[in-house]
Amino acid sequence: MKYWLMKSEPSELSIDDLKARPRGTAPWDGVRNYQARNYMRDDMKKGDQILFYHSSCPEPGVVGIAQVVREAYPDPTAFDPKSHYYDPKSSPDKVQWMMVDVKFVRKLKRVIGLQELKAERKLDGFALTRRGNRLSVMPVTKQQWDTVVGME
DNA sequence: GCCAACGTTGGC
DNA sequence: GCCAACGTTGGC
Repeated sequence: MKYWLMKSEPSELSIDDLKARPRGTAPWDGVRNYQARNYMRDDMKKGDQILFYHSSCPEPGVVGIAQVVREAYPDPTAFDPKSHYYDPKSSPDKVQWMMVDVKFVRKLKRVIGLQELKAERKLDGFALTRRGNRLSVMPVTKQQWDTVVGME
């Protein structure tokens, strides 16, 4: 089993939104970055654990835990001209973008803020806090996972 | 709204 | 293959 961190803007999909979905499950659509896609397509397996991170919001930080419940399949928003995530270079015949389904596990008792994560020495080298990192899907080591969850 | 940092595009 | 221009991300 692997560990991941996934970023979501709470105005798009917050941890509470995820919890409120039927079965607490949502497709992780809209990823349009090759590296993030490759992680989802090649490495994410059912049961993998996810740190759910809120970005572009008043209090950026890790807010909860989710897990992978369906492995990679084509992201239909790429084929939909009306979608904000439409990609004309993609088609059902030539799938470019894939997504996984994630399921709510639990909320953390509090938000582990970005500043706190940056200040934690045990998280030196953490992909999230590396300068200029913009990946929305990134791997987390077991040690990093334990450290973050341990800060709850 | 600003800006740093990065990815992508396209001319050559 | 290089690199400038442009678009996006995301914190502040």
